[in-house]
Amino acid sequence: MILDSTYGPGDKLPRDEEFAAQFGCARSTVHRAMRDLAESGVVERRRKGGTMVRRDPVTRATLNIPITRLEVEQKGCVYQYQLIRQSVQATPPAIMANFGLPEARPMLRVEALHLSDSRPYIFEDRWICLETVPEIEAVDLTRESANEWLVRNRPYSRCDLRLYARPGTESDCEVLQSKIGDALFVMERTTWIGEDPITSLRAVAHPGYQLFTQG
Amino acid sequence: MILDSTYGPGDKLPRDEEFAAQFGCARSTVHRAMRDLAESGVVERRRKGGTMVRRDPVTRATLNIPITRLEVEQKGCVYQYQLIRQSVQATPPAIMANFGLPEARPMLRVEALHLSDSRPYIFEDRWICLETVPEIEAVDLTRESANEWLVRNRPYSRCDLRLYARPGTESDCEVLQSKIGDALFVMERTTWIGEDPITSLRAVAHPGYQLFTQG
DNA sequence: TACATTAATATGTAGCTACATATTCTTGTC
DNA sequence: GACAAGAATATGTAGCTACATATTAATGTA
Repeated sequence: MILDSTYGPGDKLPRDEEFAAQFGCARSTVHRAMRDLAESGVVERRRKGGTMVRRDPVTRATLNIPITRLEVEQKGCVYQYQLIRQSVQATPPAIMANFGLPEARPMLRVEALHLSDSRPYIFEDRWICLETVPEIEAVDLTRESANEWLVRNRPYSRCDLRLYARPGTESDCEVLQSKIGDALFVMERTTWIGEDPITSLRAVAHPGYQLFTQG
Repeated sequence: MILDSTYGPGDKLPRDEEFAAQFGCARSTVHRAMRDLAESGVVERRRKGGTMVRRDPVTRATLNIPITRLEVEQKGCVYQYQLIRQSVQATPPAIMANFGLPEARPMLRVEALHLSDSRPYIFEDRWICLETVPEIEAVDLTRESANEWLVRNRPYSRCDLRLYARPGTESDCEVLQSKIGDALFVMERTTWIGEDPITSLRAVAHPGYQLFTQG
């Protein structure tokens, strides 16, 4: 009824019970449908206030970000991985800000390159909190990527995501075989378990990379 | 229990009924929880097959893309809008591909600029299908943006989204006051109502634009 | 009139039951 | 042993009831 404009933006919908009577179904069924509509951003519900078609509908899209290896393999390409650098450092201010940390902590910095059919795919610059994930120091990151190890061994309870475009720097060119000034797609991801920081990373994709939503 | 690694990737979880007995709650309650976990990409469920912690967890994030005016105003900035060009044209191949259309249709092309505090914010190049949305020809797009008019008057049932980075072209520079070669963040969005195409647009953001997930 | 208290109300959550549906497992036949 | 048919099973959906919760509306008192 919203799709055929029976109800438009700003309109108040009947109570769940009324819809139930109208459609000859149970209130729980209406409730479930309404819950889905509310989740997708089409309607807004408030206790006692009732249900309203959102006046300013939001395009709500779900991004699916798989492990990089799977992303490559799903395209039918051969995945490879190279560890570039690895060292223990104190948290730099930018990463502290991502985590919302008041003071620096010892972290493992891992720079690595994911390849697709032997061509640079994504370069990741990752910081891993050694207090939260001490075991990572014992992992051989030349064989298994930190991306994969963490995903398999460290569940997270919160994930922040930031997407933007950035011109390629000189160091990008070296690893991504891009040209200086190329427009690069960047994904920054920060995860926590409870209040404890796990990892914060900046993934820079090769020129031409695109991110889709699946619907 | 997944967070504290009682169950890890690849593990099979007990049946809903067992969990219900274990926690002293109803199966419906377990079912609801499981449904949420499945939706967020943590577990995978199959009828008769049972529930499994995903072997390759997916980072599933929800993007909230509001009307551009609201995005600007929510930052406490002044929103302005300029219509740049408007004309009826046949669908170009790229837009036909976005819609999956076999042949060209008459479309209204609208190029417009959204401003934040008098500075270019997002430039949008939009194609609107005149067969699906004939009323748009009568709308004064110098006053109301097509973005806003469509959102308020044309609900959609499907939305495809594509995100990438692109170096700024000469024409970008003119409208966005960017420099040639600047890395620009691009969002392409295509919507349908049922099988009928509504609009397909490329929104190019000013240099420095970032997209977040809210969690 | 101002303010605090109370009642009314629509949604939110949880429990129960019954049946549908999609797989898997078992069984039976050739 | 191969394959088809049927039984078993875990999740999916829908219905019912009861109560919780948040918010608005109404009421009462100073």
